[in-house]
Amino acid sequence: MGESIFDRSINRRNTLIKNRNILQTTYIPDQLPHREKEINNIVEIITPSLNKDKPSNILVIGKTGTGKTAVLNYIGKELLKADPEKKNCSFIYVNCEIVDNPYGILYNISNQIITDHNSKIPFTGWSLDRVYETILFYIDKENKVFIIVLDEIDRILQKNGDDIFYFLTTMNEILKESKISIIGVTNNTKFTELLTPRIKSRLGEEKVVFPPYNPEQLQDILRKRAEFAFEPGVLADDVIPYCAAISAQISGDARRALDFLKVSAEIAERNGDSIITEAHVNSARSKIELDAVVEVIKTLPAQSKIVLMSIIKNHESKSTVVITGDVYSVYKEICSALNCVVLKEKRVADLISELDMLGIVHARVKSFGRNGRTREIELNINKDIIDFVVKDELFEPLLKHKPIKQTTLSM
DNA sequence: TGTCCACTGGAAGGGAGGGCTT
DNA sequence: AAGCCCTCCCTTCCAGTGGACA
Repeated sequence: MGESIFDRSINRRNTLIKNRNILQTTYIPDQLPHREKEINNIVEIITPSLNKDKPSNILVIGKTGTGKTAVLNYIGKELLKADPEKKNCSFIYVNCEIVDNPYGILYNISNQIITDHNSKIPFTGWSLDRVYETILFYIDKENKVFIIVLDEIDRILQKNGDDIFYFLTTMNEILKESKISIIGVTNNTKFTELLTPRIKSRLGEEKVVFPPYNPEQLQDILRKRAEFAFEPGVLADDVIPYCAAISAQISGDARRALDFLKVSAEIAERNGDSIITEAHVNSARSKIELDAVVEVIKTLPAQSKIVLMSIIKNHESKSTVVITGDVYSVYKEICSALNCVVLKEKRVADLISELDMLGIVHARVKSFGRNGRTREIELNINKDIIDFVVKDELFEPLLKHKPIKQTTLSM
C-alpha cells in the first residue's frame, strides 16, 4: 500500500474528541440541567392534552442559548413516551426562521398532520384559504389535541403581521372534535408589545421565561457534555470555567459556550496538541466571530454586496461622515461599471438598513440641520473582512475596467 | 421663530416566478 | 392554455422630522 496525503491528517484526527456529536448545538441531551423549573412549568400547562383537553397557549421567552428549543424538543419526546400512539395528542414543531411566510408555516404544519401521501398540500400554488380549510379538516378528523410549537415566532411577525396567528388561534372556535394549542417561542422580550390586542391575549395566555444561565450553571452544562464528548484528561482544568465565564459575560448563552468548547478542541486537534488549553479557547473565540461574519457576507445577495462595497469605497475616499446619498452615488457608479441593474434610492436605503441589522455596518439616523436628516453610516467590520469583500469575484470586472477607461480617455 | 434640507419610514401596488386548477 | 394564488423584490408616493441657519 502506498502512502497517502491523508495519512498524516488521519493519524492526528479524533485523538481528543471521543464523540463529536455531543458537542453539536443541535444535540439534545437526556437531561437539561438547570431548566427543571421551566420544564415542570410547561409540562404542567400542557398535561391536560393527554386527556384530550385543550391546554392554554404558551409564550416562551428567553434569549438565544437559554435552552428554549432544547427544552421544547425534549418535552415533545417525553410527550410521545406518555402517549406513544398519539391517541390523545400530537406534538408539532415548526421553526419560523426557516419558513417565515404564512403559506410556508401552514404547509409545514400540514406536512406533520396529513400522513396520506395523496392528500398532501403542495408547497405552493394553493390559496391560503384552501390550505387553511384542508388543515382544519384533517385536524378535526383526528379527534385529539395538537400542540403546535412555533419557534422563532417573531420572524413571521416582522414580515407578515399577525394574521397567521389570528388564523391559528381562532381555529378552536371552528374545530368540533379536535383542539389546538400554540406554543410560541421568541427571544424578543418585547414580542407581545408588537402584537395587535386581539392576538396578544390569546397567544400569551401563559408565559414561561427562560433566564440566561449564570457562569456556574454554564460550567455544569459544559462538564456534563465534556464527560462524554472528550477522551479523559484532555481538558486543562481552567478551560471549562473560562468558556463559561466568557459566554456568561456575553449573554449566558449555552450554545455559544458549547461552541467555544468544540472549536477549541478542533483547533487543538489540528495543531496536534494533546491538551486543550485556555489559549485554544482564545483562538476559538476569534475564529468563531470571524467565521460568523464571513458566512453572513458570503451569503449576501449581489445587490447588498454592491451596497456594502459602496460604503467601503466611501470610507476609503472620504474623511468626513458617510451618508445615504454618498453611498447611493458611488453605488450607481459601481453598478454601471459592473453592468448590472441599478436600484432606486429607497431600495438602496433599505438595503443599508438590512446591513445595519446584520451588524455589518452602523447606520444611525442623524440630523445635519440645514443639510437634512439622513443616516450616518460606519463600517463595523475589520480590515481583513473588508479585504474579503473587495476580493469577491463579483467585483472582478472593477479591476479590469480601469485600463479600458484609461485608453478611452487618451483617445 | 420659522424655514428647509435630505432624507426616513410606512404603505400600497406592480410584476416576475413559482405552481396548482380547470 | 388560461386563470388563480402566494411570495419576493422592487418602485412609487407621501407625510413626517431634527436641528442649523437666517
